[in-house]
Amino acid sequence: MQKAVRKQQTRDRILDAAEELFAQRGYEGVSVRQIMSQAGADVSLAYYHFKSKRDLFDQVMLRKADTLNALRLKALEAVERRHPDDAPTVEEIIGAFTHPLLELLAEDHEEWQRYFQLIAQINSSSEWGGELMTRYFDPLVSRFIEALRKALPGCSDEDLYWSYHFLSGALTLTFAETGRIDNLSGGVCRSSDMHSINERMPSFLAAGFRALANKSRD
Amino acid sequence: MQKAVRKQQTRDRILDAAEELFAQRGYEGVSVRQIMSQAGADVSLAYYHFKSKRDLFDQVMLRKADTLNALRLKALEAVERRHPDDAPTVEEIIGAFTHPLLELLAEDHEEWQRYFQLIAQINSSSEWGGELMTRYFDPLVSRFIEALRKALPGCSDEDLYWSYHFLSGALTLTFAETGRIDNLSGGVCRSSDMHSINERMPSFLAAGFRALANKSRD
DNA sequence: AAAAAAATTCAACGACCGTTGAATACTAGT
DNA sequence: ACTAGTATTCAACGGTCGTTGAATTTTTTT
Repeated sequence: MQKAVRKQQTRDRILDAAEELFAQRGYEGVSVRQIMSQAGADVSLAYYHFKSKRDLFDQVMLRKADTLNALRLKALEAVERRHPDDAPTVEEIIGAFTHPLLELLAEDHEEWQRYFQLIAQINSSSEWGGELMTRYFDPLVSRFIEALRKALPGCSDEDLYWSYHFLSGALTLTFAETGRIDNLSGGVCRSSDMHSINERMPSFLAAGFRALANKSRD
Repeated sequence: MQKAVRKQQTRDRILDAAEELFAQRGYEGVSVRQIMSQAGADVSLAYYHFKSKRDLFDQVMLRKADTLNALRLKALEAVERRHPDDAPTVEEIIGAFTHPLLELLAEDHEEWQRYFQLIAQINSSSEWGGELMTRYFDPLVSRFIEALRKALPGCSDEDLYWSYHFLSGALTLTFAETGRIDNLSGGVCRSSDMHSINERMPSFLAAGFRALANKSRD
């Protein structure tokens, strides 16, 4: 089966090129011709491997969603296994949500940063986000919220969902590494400084969760 | 000067149409022809009132940035005037950052939601965001961070900037009203429920700021 | 009412868009 | 070597893109 291997290689080259360009310029900002040029292949080959431009985009998103979801689930289960009797802390659960991102970035920064940029664009778009995010990420998110509910007894569902929503915004913007904080801070902070992020984000967000949970209980 | 009025009317109709379509489908997702069709005017008229498509987009952003910035500055100064001797609380400062958004949405929801969607898209794009956000919003943001520094004595600059960065992510996603939370929560929470947001966001974020500031002081 | 200026329309430019069908090169099993 | 099927290229379709210059209508000034 040499053929299938080669086909897979080309398919992946197309997906790589598409991922990079979509992340940089958005879905509408990139043409199939540009993608195939970067992939070093003929335009029409895109339509041999994929149904349409939209399908190509979906496959770009799908390819890495499974990897990410699996890693996150594993991290959450590991945390829960470490607490057979009591509930894990909020920090631990949020850590299980963010640490996989850091691991993947450590493995191949360029590759995964692109993907996170893509997610950030999808997530803050009213048109696209709904369907894609709901289909591929929300199921796992519900699992995390369940865990958070146990870690925050007495916290209302509303507070839980809003807290996660704030988390989601902070997280997607941060991991997209847009460089916004570099400009604003005049160089004091760097978007790519994952160590600083890892030190701060879980604490920041856990404190937020607890603040709403405490209000809930009144 | 009836003419100038009329010119302004047409210009504004074009800006309105552009704002709505750009917010819905992004810069590249909309053609000048579609904008002018929605504005009920000829295509080439766009190039009489604006230099280019890109210029049109910039003017859409600029038009409301001043209003928003002025309102936010006024709110911050009011808070500071209420504390002639001591420093305002973190909640009060964050409130001065978010309340103007709520006021504007209360005045004309459709109009301003569109604008916030636009900001959300810009903010999470690596290509565009840098220049536009830095030019039109960062100066005022620096002013707010200065106020926060006084409210959190001993907090390091790094923690301050990162905290604001998390705030920025949560805020832009929330006010873009993407509907993500509606799907995720199965109807328990609604994107457009500004009362719920106003009750929760400042508490959540202020707790985050304090968590990092307390760590700072060790 | 005539002239000047501003606002709007008309027609078109070359370039690129997403997509397709048929022709060709390559590889697999026989 | 022959065949079947897979992967890739070639050439083109109608349509839309951003943009422009000249003609025309509408308003302001004289």
